[in-house]
Amino acid sequence: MAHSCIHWFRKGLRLHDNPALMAALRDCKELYPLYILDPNYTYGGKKRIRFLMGALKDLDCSLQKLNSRLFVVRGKPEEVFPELFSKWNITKLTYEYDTEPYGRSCVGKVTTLAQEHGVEVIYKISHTLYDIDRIIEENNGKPPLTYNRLQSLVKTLGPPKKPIPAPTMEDIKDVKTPCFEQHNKKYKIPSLEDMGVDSTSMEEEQFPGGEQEALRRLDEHMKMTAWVCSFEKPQTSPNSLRPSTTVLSPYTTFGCLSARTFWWRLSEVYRGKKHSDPPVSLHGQLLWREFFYTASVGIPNFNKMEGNPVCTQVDWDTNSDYLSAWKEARTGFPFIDAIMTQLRMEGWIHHLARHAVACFLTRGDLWISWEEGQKVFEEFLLDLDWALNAGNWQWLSASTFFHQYFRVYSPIAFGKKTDKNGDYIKKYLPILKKFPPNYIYEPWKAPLSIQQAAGCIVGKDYPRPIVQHEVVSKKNIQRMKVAYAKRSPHITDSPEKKKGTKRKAPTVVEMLMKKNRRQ
DNA sequence: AATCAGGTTGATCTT
DNA sequence: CAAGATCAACCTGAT
Repeated sequence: MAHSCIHWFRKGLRLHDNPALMAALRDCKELYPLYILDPNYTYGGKKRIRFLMGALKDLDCSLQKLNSRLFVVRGKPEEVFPELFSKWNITKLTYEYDTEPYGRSCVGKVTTLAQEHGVEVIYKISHTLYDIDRIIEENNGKPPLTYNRLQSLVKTLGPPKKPIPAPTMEDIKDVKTPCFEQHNKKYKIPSLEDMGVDSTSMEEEQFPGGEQEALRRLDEHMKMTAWVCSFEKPQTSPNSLRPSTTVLSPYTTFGCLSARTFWWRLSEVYRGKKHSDPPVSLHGQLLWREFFYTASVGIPNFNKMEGNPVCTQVDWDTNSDYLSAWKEARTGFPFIDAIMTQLRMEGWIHHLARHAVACFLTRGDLWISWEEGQKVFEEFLLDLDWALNAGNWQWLSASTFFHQYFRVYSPIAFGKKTDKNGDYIKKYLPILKKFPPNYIYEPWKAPLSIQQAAGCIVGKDYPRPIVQHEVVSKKNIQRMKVAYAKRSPHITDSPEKKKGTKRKAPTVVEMLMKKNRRQ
């Protein structure tokens, strides 16, 4: 039968490696590529909205080259779909699977509605390298809590699936997208002003959204064969003036770039050459993404401390003065304030810079809950990803995954390793640009004469440090020790085993099921 | 069951 | 200046 089909773009804002879109084109006479601007999913700040709008424009552009169009509708999916199902006589709905709790609840509602309208629903997994649920199954229903464990699990699953090419004119030759003159009025991509964003006050866009830009950026980096082969994340710099890493994260987050396409391009570059390995390699970075996605699916209340069974319960302070000083780059520690300024201005900071400011906010200095930091990153990050944001905040606050809480980043020493002169600080905090290198990481120690010569008096033109790092970090280590002492003992296996009863052996049927799933 | 090795990316001092 | 020891001492997963 010839279907009238909606392909629902959610993440996966691309044509390449889009198996759900390909499934839509099969036996299809009318195709409606749809994006829903969901008011409940307007997560993130204005830069992120600008990125999204760019990605939608690019998608519409690519669809036009295939004689199709993107339909953009504002509203809640569960309210939008019934009307569109009837209006367009829809018989099939395709979408890319999303592991986020909100995405899953949304899809649940929409699937029920589709059934009521007699609409066939097809989804495909293409946002992650693997089927995340399969990884958890392979680990007996529990998410791995270490990277090593994740690595051994994915080894048993084999390499990720190969990406599929974007649809061509040949794929779409029997398919029409009914577009009328009203299209530009009714289904157009809203302007930033329509979205409530005042774009006049915004900085220039450094990382424009969209699949074309994503693929261009991928090509640009994959050409640097030696750089790719020797890439080791811990060796890259958090405070270089230009990003020392690929900055492909905003593109994989929105699905402008397929993680599998990225993976296999890397494999091509590596082929026959000596190269770095996970966890530090670029392949390793994609596996970290997989690691946190798996954790986010397998751990309840993953973006919270309370009710999160693997998260250390810590008596974080409530301190709105400290929190706003951190958020607004007024801590008095130039390295921290420069990073927070870059984050606000550009929507991207290096991973290790995230480590420095996250440690500072939580266990290192300010003793504020990682959930507060998570919210600030939600507002500022272009590459905001629900699972990665929650997972990394837990990691850095030594709440989950990482437990060596006695390793504390110094807001003074850490940046010096890769930027002795403080050029990064001078770029983002120009008030400090005349400070000599030996004082730029701790300007409060500069004699008044030097402060005067630099045209910046600490306490007047730039804040004094809000805490004494050497003092509070020591105190905080002790507070972490107390929090850890209250943790319930590590359960090494099933609760039954803990109680002294034997774990049930798998039945033959269960073993066969597992074997079949592996094929 | 108890023990052990390893853990993407600390800081500081010594050799 | 690179490598190693020390600081204090965590947890997970493997054996």
